[in-house]
Amino acid sequence: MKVVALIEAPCCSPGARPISTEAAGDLAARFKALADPTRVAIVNRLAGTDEVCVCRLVEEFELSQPTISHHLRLLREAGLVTSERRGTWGFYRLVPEAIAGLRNALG
Amino acid sequence: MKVVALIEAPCCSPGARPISTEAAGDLAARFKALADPTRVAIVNRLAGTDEVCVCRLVEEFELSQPTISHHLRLLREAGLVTSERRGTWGFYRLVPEAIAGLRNALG
DNA sequence: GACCTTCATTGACGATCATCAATGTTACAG
DNA sequence: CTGTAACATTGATGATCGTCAATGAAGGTC
Repeated sequence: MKVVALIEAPCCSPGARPISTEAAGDLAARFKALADPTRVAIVNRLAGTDEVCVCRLVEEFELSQPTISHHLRLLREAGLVTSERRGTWGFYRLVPEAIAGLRNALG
Repeated sequence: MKVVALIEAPCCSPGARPISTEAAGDLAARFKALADPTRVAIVNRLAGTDEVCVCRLVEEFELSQPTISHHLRLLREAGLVTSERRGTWGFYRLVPEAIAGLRNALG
């Protein structure tokens, strides 16, 4: 697991400065986390509320619980969401700084 | 090939409204275009100049010409770049509105 | 203790992806 | 017309991905 800078220099809008190979790989890795419709929908869902229970995500999306868990893991590993366990339940939150970092990268 | 709205409603930052399944798939498709280090680097390269010749990209990246052509095709199909042929040479340009659309989607 | 619920992990499957060599296509030069 | 240069396309291969069923781990209830 790798820690990623949250503030990102623009890379992809006109006038952007050249970026390193490492930075390109770093960015691509986080864009890849959003490269699936289900994960975009999960992020969108989390963006609408403070936190959401995994059980609710499993309800709302017509996918198996392991599949939801899998997508959540990828989002978590990309630093876009955080998880917290309270008793039996698991709750996920958006990491606004991570989204902002990607936005900055785009311009 | 599908025409995609260039202006995007926020989807992934706090307070974003729920988006449709179609919109999620649409966004994911364009994020997928940026989900590869080479393609991020190409977009970054195009962002630094008005237009870039394919031959130059093949020179600069240590990849075969078909591979570069493949990545350019994906970027073009995602609407992130445009191509123009002048004689034997091919030139690619960034589509700033497409990048801006993605940025808007993120917040 | 035994049992149930919630979530994560594993293993397997077909599908998609990144890459390259080989080939096709188009434009220019002689 | 013959050759050459620039890109695109095709076909093949190994790697990664999305999905689910089965299983594991941990918390709560009785």
